[in-house]
Amino acid sequence: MLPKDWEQLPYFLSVARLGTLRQAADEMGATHGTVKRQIEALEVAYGVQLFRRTRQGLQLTDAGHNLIPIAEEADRLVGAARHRLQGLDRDEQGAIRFSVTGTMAYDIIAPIMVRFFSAYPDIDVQIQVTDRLEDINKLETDVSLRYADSIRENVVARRLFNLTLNTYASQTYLDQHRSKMSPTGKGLHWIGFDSLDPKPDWVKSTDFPDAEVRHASTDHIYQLSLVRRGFGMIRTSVYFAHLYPELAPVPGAVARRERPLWILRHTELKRTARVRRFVDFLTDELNALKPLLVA
Amino acid sequence: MLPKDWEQLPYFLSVARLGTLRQAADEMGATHGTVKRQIEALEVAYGVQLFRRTRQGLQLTDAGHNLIPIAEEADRLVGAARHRLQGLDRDEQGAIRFSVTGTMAYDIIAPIMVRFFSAYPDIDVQIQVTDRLEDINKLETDVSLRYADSIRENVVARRLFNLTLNTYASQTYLDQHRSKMSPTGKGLHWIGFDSLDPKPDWVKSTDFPDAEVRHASTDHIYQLSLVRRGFGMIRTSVYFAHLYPELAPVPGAVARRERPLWILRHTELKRTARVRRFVDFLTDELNALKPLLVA
DNA sequence: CCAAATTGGTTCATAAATTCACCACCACCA
DNA sequence: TGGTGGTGGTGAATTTATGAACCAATTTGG
Repeated sequence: MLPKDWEQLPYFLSVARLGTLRQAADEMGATHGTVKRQIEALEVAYGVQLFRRTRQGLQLTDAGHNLIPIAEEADRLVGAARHRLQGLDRDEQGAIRFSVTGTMAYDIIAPIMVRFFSAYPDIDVQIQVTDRLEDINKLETDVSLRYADSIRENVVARRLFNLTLNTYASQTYLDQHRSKMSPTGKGLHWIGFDSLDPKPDWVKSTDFPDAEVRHASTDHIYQLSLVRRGFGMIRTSVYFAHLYPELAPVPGAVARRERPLWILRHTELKRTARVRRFVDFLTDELNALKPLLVA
Repeated sequence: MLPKDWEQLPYFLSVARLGTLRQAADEMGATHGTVKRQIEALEVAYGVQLFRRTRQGLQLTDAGHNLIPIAEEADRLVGAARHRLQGLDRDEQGAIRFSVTGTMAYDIIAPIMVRFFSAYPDIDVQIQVTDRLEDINKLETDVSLRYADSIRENVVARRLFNLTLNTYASQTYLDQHRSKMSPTGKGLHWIGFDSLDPKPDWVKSTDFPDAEVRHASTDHIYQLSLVRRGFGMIRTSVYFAHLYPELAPVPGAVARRERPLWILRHTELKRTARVRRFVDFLTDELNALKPLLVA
């Protein structure tokens, strides 16, 4: 028996915004009796009172106030879905919307964009830097850069080349831990991703399966910042080792070519000429960087 | 008459995940007839066929596939709401969840965290780097670092000090544009935020109201990357000028102390002792950086 | 090669949710 | 001071959606 609160959330939002059952009912195309029951059902489901009832209307409680941002974000998403699937957002012009992960944005894409802007001053590119919600972003952007084994979605995908990764730590970290480390990684520290599970599965398939996992973050640039400052080790592109001289490969680690880089073109967009010019430029620039990315 | 698709989306998700009406019905606690009608209603509402019906089940169409990421994200949000309001996430232990913007995370917070980890090896801090969705994050984190004029939410807020900002560009950019710039900024380029509006309001209140606005991104670190590579100018913390020697203040710009930095503690959490230790540490470290942040 | 267990589609008695009209209360204003 | 129009709350009548049984067709497994 799965969630039931979905259908009640828009009622909640409407009441929260308009302040009275009747106005909300009017907006929702229902009667105030219906709205009342929906709100009550939501309060029962959550076990918390969301509104204070007064003669002047319904006023949010603290608990209700906590729900607002989540509900509004969900509302935004559902609206985006509607908007998208009804094909209402096919604007013919405007900036090219380009989504890219933080990992690539700052040190790889930014300098490329500077060159692009001087080569094509009349084409504007709006960058969205995002790690999460990549797939959602797909719906809001024209082009995106992806690092993945394969592309499932139905898009025009241009495959570039496989990136080479290796395991790096700062020189100071290695100096401190060289004596007490084992060949399988005992005494060393990986920096984790989402979970705080002390031994996630991915550790076993690395070169250092016995290393400890500490301090999780999903943000790769942040992980890299920690490593550069002397905390733990991370598997990352060899490009960053070129960029940051304080990084050194961990002894015993092996550089391997892993997943490829993709340029994805979404939507059946009209502004094809400009997008194609941008994608071509991007492809050329990334291919020029290839020696540093696969070395 | 507002949205009706809310209640249908979980049915859609369930069918998409499980592949058949009956399995979805089982998961949703309904019958396959009901699920069928919900899916049909959604398809009518959107005017698009979401599934291809086969004898082996329902298979996503391209349009349906587009809807998946949005629906899943909305599902995640609704789940978070439930989880939160039911008070199920008051775990007494586990990592301290700390949210911070990308602007601060990489160059300011990361080195602080490295010192914190060595000072308190038994306290784990899980960082969430996020610019958008700050308010949502509020519900999922224990502590967050914020840069804002005032704090509206009902949280324990510790105010640190006002940051000093100035307008910077790369030295090469300044050399190229020095001849053709006017004191009011004509001939120079701001890097914009969300909108591509050629003359947003905020430009008028800067030191260079006549500068052009080009190439928007909401990501401050990406903006900074552009500027460091020689494209345009940006108003940012004086700290980054210390950090990146290629940045130089734009002639005619004035350094000003602007909004303050806040450390926010959310939720009525039990793990108060550890959180307090972390907040105190963070406060001390940031105060130690104060000379570089307000100089 | 055929029975068993799938699948989506259909129907209709029944259960559930909605509407509607009315109530008590309060604020505002002539 | 007595309407007037607003509020939330309530219960019976009505509309709506649901569930269960059945169907045709296909796949699966012995």
